[in-house]
Amino acid sequence: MKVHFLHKPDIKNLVNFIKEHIYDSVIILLSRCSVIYDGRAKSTLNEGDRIIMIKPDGSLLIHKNKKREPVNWQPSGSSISYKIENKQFIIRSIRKKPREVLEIIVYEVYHACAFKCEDYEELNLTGSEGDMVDMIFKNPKLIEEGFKPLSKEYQIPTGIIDILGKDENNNWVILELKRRRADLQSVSQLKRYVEYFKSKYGEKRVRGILVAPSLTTGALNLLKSENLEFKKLTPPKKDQTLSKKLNKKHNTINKIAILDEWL
Amino acid sequence: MKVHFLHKPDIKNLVNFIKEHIYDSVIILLSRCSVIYDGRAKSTLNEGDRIIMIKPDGSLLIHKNKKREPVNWQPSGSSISYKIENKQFIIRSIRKKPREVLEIIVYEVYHACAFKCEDYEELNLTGSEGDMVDMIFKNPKLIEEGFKPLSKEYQIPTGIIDILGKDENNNWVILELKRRRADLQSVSQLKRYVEYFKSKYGEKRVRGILVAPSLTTGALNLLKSENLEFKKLTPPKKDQTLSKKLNKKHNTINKIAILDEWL
DNA sequence: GCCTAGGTCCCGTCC
DNA sequence: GGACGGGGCCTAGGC
Repeated sequence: MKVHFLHKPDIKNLVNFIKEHIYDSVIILLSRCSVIYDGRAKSTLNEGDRIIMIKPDGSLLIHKNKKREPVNWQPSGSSISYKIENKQFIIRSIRKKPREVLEIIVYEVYHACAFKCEDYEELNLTGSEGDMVDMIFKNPKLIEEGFKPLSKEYQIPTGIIDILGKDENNNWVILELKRRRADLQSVSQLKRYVEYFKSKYGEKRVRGILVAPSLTTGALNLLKSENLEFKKLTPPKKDQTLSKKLNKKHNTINKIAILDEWL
Repeated sequence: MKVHFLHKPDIKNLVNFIKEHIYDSVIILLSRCSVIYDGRAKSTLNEGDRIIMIKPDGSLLIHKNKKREPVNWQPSGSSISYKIENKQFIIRSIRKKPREVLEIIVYEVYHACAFKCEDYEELNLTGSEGDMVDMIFKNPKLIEEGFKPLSKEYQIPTGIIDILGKDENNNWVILELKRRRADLQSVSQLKRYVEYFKSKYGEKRVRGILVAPSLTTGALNLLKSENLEFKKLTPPKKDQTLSKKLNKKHNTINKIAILDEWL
């Protein structure tokens, strides 16, 4: 069975339910709870309705009714325990390194589900910085005529250079790539790499180019004053399609046809 | 009613269910689906079991059975629509700025819940950078004897200085605060501010201090070579307790007492 | 384990 | 709306 659920469970059934499904299914509790966290920081959250999600890998999310971000959480690798204390149901998640403890005081569970979430597919994403790197190596003159990329992720003491190359006059060229609008931080990053290279090879023989679809105003000003360069380039999106071994069997959804329009 | 749910719904009931609860409740679908996203980047995700969460503020999350992060998402402010197309149930979320479209092809819904998630409490968090700022303003000699903080979040063309002050010799002192171990980026940030101030007030009259609980090795090396300083300081955690207007009424959970030990 | 940097980062805040 | 930087950032990839 893919899904088990309890509606308005009492504590005994809830405990058994969690015991049975934890580390095997994703458990979701629609609950009224409060939360205490202590670790890298420390927080409290008073009583309210929230969604608790516990995944088999130990990650834990507590969601409010707004925002993409969980209000409290624990990353994967954390370990779950739970008990009754002073007549309250408490879920505790502990992360070892760094030491972080999250406690959920659960006052009421309106609904609980456990989902044996079988997923063998990974996200296929394009338009990231890596795609820019590939594009530049395949077609270096996107940067400029005569540019020769030499290595990617080139490590120096002050960081990791996205692309290191040479121009047609044999100057070192350091590229810092950004998939989105570059900001002050991006310029500082490029400058850090360029300064190390200049200290090694001399002022005149090192250039730094920020490669991005656009620049913030502050970044542009700083770039100019530091004699760094900008090359406008947008990360490429490769063509993608969903594999079409799909929609074959037991699509319980396809039972009734409705108007083919957005609701 | 706090929670409505459907178990193994057919499409007609599912559509009505969503129509009824969207923008009012958090909707959770335990489903088999695939996902297409196109916006700042572009992605596909082939068929598999996932948890879909749609919040009243328009945020949308698609979770796999692992990790804290959703595999696909849309932030709050996005708008939801849905339809049947080629006998498939499709949920579409559109974000206006930047333009981003997310489409979920839903093959099967094992379980659906709608949760009228009432929450009037906000997270109360301590141990953040702001707490360090407060601490330093209250007790400036935590930085050094004679330090006088003058302003916080002081804006200059190359960014925003956490704390600007003067030392006992009337030198400008620029503090860059980090609540956690400071890295290369932190040093570059501080350097960027210091260089602007030096260009304005002269080399000898500006100091830069990185204030953090610790430093990465690379950051330490860079800091030294740039003649910047480090002051070890850990963000303070204020005392906090949950407000105790709690555990009064209708705690359906407290029906059976179990052993008071962690399970 | 530490270090480094990317991210569809999200998010708040201030201009 | 752009800009800037924090975050309990998370996560991946090297070493």
